[in-house]
Parts: sequence; C-alpha cells; structure tokens
Amino acid sequence: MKPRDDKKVDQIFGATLGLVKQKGLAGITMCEIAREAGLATGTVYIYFKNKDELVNMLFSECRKASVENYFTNYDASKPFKTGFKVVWTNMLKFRTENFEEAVLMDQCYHSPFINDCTKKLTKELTAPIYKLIERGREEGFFKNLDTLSLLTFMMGSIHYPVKHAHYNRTPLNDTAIDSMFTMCWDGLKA
Amino acid sequence: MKPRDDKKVDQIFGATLGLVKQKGLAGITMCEIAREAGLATGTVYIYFKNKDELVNMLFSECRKASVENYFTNYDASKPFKTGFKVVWTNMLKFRTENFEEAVLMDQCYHSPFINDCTKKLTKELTAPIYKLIERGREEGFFKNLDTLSLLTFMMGSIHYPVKHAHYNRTPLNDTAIDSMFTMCWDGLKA
DNA sequence: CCCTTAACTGAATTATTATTCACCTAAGTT
DNA sequence: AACTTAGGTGAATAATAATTCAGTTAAGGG
Repeated sequence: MKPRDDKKVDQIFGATLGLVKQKGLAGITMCEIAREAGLATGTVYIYFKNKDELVNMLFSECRKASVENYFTNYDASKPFKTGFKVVWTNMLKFRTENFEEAVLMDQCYHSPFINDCTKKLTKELTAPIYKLIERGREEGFFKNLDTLSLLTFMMGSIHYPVKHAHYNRTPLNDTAIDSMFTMCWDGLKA
Repeated sequence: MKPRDDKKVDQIFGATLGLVKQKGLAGITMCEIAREAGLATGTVYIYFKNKDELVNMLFSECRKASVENYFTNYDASKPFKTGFKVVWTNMLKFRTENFEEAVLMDQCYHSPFINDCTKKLTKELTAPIYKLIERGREEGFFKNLDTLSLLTFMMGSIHYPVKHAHYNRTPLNDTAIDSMFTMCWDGLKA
C-alpha cells in the first residue's frame, strides 16, 4: 500500500491560503486549490472529506501556529515591560510574516465553513494573553481598566497597522515597529 | 409605466448586509437575498445587473456613508483635542452601530466582487482623516511619526475593540468609550 | 518478482446557484 | 376606460463548482 504523503497537506494548505488572500473565501474552488497545489481534484478529497473540513482544519492549524508563537522567547522572570515587548513584537512579526494566514482567520469568523466547535477551541487558546495583561495591571504598569479593554487595545495596535503596512507595500522596519510599540505602551500605561 | 421603488434597493442592501454578517460573503446567494428582502429573485436583477454589481454598489454605499459621518459635529475652530475626540468617537460609534457594514467592508477587500475601480475610489475618501492627523502632529500634540503610523494606530484603537465588543456581546458604554479614547490619545501623545 | 492495497487521476456526475424569460400586474398616459 | 410600458414573479435554464468513481499507478509485503 502506498503511504500518504504529508507534504501534500502542506501543498493544499499553501494553495488555499494563497487563493484566499487573492480572492477571499468566496473565491476559492476545490478545482483551483488542486491545480494550485499541483494535484488532481480527487486527491484533495483523499486528504480532506470535503471543502468544509479543509477550511476548518486550515483555520485550526493557523490559529494554533499563531498562538504557539506568541510566547517564544518570553521569560516571565525578566521585568514586565521586557516580556510584554517580546510578546507584542512576536505577535506583530508573526502576523506580518504570515499575512495570508491572518487574512484567512479574519475571513473565517463570518463564514459558512467554520463550525462552532472550531470557534470555541480558538477562544481557549488565548488564555495566556489574558494572564499577561492581568500581570501588567496588577504590577501597576497598566491603567486600571478591565482586561478585555486593555487586550483589545493591544491587539488593535497590532492588527490594523500590519494590515495597512501590507496593502501600502510599506514594510514595517525595526524603527517603525519600535514606534508602534511605544504608542501601544503609552496607551496602556497607567 | 410603473416607476422603480427606491425602497427596494434598501431592502436588498439590508438583506445582503444581514446575510454577510451571518455567513460571510462566501455564504450569500441571490435567491436568499431576494427571499430575505421579501422579493422574487428576478426583481433583484431589475435593480442590479448581477451579483457582482450588487456587491460593488453596496460596498461603495457603505464606504461613503461611513466616511461622510466621520466629521459630523467637528468644528475646526475648537481646540484640537476636542475636535479629534469628536471624530474618533464618531468613528467608533458609527462602526458599532453599523457593524454589518463594517463586516462587509472588511470582507470585501479580498473578494472576487470588488473591482479595482471601487477600491481606488474608497482610498480618495480618506484624505480628510490624514489632514486631521497632520494637524495634530503640527500643533505638537502627537508624536513626531509619519502620518500613516499615527493613522493606523488610531484606526486600530477603534476597529479591533468594536469587533470584540460585538462578539462578546459586551456593548461599549460611555465610560468604556472614554477609556478607549484615553488609551488612544495617550498612545499618540508626544 | 508478483500481489495487494491504497494513493492518485481527471472526466463524469451531481448539486448548487446565477441568471433568464414568458407571463402577470400596476402605474401613468391619452 | 383602454392602452402602453416598465416593474414584478418564480419556475426554467445555464453556469459553475462540489463530489464521486472507474481506471491507473506506485509502494510495501511476501
């Protein structure tokens, strides 16, 4: 028996991400995905039961990769601001470097593909970010506001600038990233 | 001859917005739009040549309404911070109250529907916001950063929180809005 | 080297959805 | 009131795209 080729899943995911960035979730077809991945249409159905499952799996994969990356190089024993900047920068850079994934995730929330189960799972993954924000407030660095307000402000300071940098083809250099961080920090600061 | 019924365009737009928010651009069908609008399928084709034109028109309409609203009650002769807060609050409230429109606009950028012409037009509409940011920097209120960085930071402080407030069903009350504004202002502040 | 089995293929089939159209209805015009 | 014309209808048609499947290929086991 011929074994499955794990590379093919990557090819399919890659092709799908590219197409979604180009044309949005509304624009993808299984036939195009297969062509773009260099496979026959039928092959896609060996790896995924149907389009729905493909999109759900891809979404989950993206979400997981993104969340797993947030705390890379984070050292809780270092001063708070140092650690916070590490996480903030991870988020910004990951989103910049994986823009296609970001587009997919943004589009998925309102889509007929993503089921409630997938949605619920992704919520659970964000718990560590909440903890980080709470630490900042408890140690007196942040304003005394509810965690969600602080968190959404932080996320907004990343997501929207990344989106714009991408569309205006003005990559964020380290100086720009530093400025953006300073704005975020000053905004959160007590 | 029977005249066209302008209300029908509104019904169609309304139905489309509702469906896009529910299921995303990928989920809408002309048949459903018609049913939701209380019309026959064919009627939709009297008002719009096809689905593509419908989505483009709706997108343009939303964008225009949104931009026109930004400067409501803005008085350039008042102190800068006062005026800036008016615009910032207009943006946040308009986006909150017209959340369906916001979802559509977000989804449209990557979609097979919106053509380049429509995209270009919307860019031109944002010029006044640039001017406002530049005034803030020139009068010494804002950090000495490029306009785009300041602008995207400002937009991020609105878009993402609005999105989250909506999904978590925690409407932003005036206190929360004030806190959000303070964070944005502190972030931009020199 | 042959056999078995599962992957792989892409044309055929099926399902879904956009669009049309023959017929109907109602508003203006004479 | 009869006529004309454009709007309105929804079933029928056409287009598009998802999914299947009969045939083909290739890997591992004996």
